[in-house]
Amino acid sequence: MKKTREVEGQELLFTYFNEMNIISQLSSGIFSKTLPEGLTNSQFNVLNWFVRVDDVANPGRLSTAFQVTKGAMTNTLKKLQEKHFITVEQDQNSGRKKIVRMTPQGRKVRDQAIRNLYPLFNEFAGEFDIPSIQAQLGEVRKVRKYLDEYRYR
Amino acid sequence: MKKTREVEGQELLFTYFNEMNIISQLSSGIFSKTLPEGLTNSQFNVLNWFVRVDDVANPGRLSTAFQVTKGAMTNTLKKLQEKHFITVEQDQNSGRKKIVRMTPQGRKVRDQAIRNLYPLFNEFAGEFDIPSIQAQLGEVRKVRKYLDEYRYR
DNA sequence: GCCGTATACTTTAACGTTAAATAGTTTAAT
DNA sequence: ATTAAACTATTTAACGTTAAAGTATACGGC
Repeated sequence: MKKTREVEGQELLFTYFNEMNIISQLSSGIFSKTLPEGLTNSQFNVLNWFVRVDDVANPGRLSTAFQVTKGAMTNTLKKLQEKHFITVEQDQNSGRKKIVRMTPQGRKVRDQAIRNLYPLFNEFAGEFDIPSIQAQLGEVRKVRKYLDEYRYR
Repeated sequence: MKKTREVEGQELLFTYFNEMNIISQLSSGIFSKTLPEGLTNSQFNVLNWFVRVDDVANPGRLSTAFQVTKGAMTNTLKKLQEKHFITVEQDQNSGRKKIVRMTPQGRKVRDQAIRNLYPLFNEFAGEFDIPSIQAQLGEVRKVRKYLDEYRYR
């Protein structure tokens, strides 16, 4: 019976996204407690981006990379700049762009943050073997991509 | 080589939790746009709780159910009360407890919210068949439970 | 009965986010 | 050259959250 199928799916999907919310909330809370120098998750993510993706950035590129508004990124970058973990300079080729780089101090604190995360992740890896998480990640990524496209409609 | 294994796991887990964050953020954003009467996700979740779990609640029970602070729940309930979607009364058996119930208007607006969510979920279900999501949900739930316990240590 | 502790909820300040308004720059058309 | 539209970044107000302090009630030991 179609109606019942739909209702079941409804409930399931609802629970599914709810679990995602809770995981996001809990993991963010746990992570942020391990971060050094009063770094927030957002701030750490920006620093880590410089190691994982590129060594140069603009505010706009970062805001789309992390799916936050430009205003939020402006704020995050300001905090990082105050702590001297990044530098922000005018792009010589364009008056409306800015160039963001990580400083050696930024790199240092990022590395420390990663080290602090190590035992956390190792403990987790002991509980949930990696291949299983990898398989999950594939599925989760599909969902994320779907939602990512969905919202522009 | 153990070290490399760990580093790979580190990167993987990092990405995994990052995807969770983005899904949480995107799905919350998409959901909230379908909600009627200026309802927020938190407010809707409380109304929906009354249908899914029980028809009577206390603020404390709700705050643990949704993993938010009591202050946050006080605020959410105040908003719902202003809109007359719930009633809040003193528990006659205990001066420090309050009893929260959903009003018929609350039930009505919750049902409307569910109806608005229907096409969204059906479209999603067309893309990602339900049994696959159900399998995923099982794994995701384990992770959530792990994190849930982790933080009390 | 009284005191200390635990419980239930509320209030407050601080924080990070969003959305919208603003300011300035670049690009393309004419 | 001028103008309109697009683009990049910042500022502002509003919002929901957390953490901590505060208020009030309940309970157990003495």
